Amino acid sequence: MDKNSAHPGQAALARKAAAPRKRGRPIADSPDLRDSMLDAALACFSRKGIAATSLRDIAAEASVTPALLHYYFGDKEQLQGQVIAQKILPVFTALREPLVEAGDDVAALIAGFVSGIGRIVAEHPWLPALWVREVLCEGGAMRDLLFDRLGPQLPQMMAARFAEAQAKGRINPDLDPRLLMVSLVGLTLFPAAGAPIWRRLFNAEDLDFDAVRLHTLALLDRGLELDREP
Amino acid sequence: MDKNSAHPGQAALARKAAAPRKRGRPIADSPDLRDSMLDAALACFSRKGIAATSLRDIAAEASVTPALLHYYFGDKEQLQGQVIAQKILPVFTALREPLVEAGDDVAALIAGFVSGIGRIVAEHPWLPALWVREVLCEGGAMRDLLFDRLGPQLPQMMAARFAEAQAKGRINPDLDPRLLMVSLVGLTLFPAAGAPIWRRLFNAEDLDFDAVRLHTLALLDRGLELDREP
DNA sequence: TGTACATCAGTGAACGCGCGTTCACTGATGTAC
DNA sequence: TGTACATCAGTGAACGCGCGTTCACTGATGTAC
Repeated sequence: MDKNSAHPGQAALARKAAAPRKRGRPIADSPDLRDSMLDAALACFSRKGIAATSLRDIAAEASVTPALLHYYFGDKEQLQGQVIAQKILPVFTALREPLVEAGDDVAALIAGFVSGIGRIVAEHPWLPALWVREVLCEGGAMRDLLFDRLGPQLPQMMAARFAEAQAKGRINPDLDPRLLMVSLVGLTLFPAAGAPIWRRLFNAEDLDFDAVRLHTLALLDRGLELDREP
Repeated sequence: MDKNSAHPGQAALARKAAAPRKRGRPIADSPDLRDSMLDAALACFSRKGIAATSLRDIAAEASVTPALLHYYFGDKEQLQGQVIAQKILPVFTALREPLVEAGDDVAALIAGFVSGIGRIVAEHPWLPALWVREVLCEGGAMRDLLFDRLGPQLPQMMAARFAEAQAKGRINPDLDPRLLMVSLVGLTLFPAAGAPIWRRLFNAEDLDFDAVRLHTLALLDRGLELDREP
């Protein structure tokens, strides 16, 4: 194995793209097999956490040998990178696009964020647990991703719009625009991640995604509405 | 090592309590050393997570040998149990007591919870990260603790008081009492756990514990107060 | 068309490493005389 | 008081195990003739 090709799989792919080979069995370049290994890795990662998942776990999930994983992806770190880039990142970026269209309509922005998180979680039930372990946990494997790729796009854009709306007197002046972004995540992604806990704690199987959405929007809209004359 | 004494340290302690020994060096029974090992374990647990912490890590942190940890605590599982019972549980139970006194004053209950979480986090900065990893994460080592010990006492008591107040028309009728408990945690413990993230994301070193508390109480009290005439 | 072979996708078995745990042993210390 | 010794707190070195990774090898397959 030479210095410029990290592993046989990559070397074979590079060869197919460039060199005019003459004889012999062609490279597999089987996207189905590669994709099924990525899916197996994602399943293991969201079930046990990235750090706690062994290559033997992933290999068993995908019904291949650990050596094949090394053959296709090089090492554990590069496999992680491929799962994140090809399977996880697209889900997060899909959240952003509908929100950009909200423009300076803060009510639409917030309702869109709450509904968007609900939609994403319904479509990808593995996401909240993975987000807790790999982004929220210190030392999580996806934390840098938040700062480098997701952070500047979504949270900072939304916080900036909140600040703008507040300057125009359209939002409760006692709130902090940055903390409002934190509160929004705490009222949407956190309850989704903690759902297995509070459903069991409160015997709350009756509360579906829509009930959570309505509760959250009511709290954001008017707050507790506590009776002030006892 | 016989069946009834899990390890030498426990055997020695049991012997001191019961048997009338005649000659020889007495058992150490040194609570300082034992406590310093528990503190070292807690430091490692909150820094790296319980599962990712090795006995060699804890031994190095406490400046002892791994064999001594086994001598005092038996095995890794029992050491975990001692750290949780003697170092972590007391911190959570200290949150409960002031809240019981609030009686049926829901405003005091909520303000007390928000302030109580702030106080606990200020006194024990290691707690939010540990809570995320060991309670919120699936497979976390302290999850059973929540269901068995903390859950019935704090969250269920508070949810019951919210339901009661709502029945009397003292709380926004569009909220769900159980989800309100979830929202409260999402607006307090979650922002504390995510503080390293949002402080760096928003360059928000200026937002201290008090600023977070005031923002949270303002959001809970009145919500966003969005201007409805555009 | 049929055959020999060059090529590489994929594998079985083993590597060194750090893990939790074990145990024969050391030496400090209180007791008995 | 001084001494011999019984006792146990604490240790160094090694155990088996699963980890990520490696590599010589196999055999299926397309190509050249």
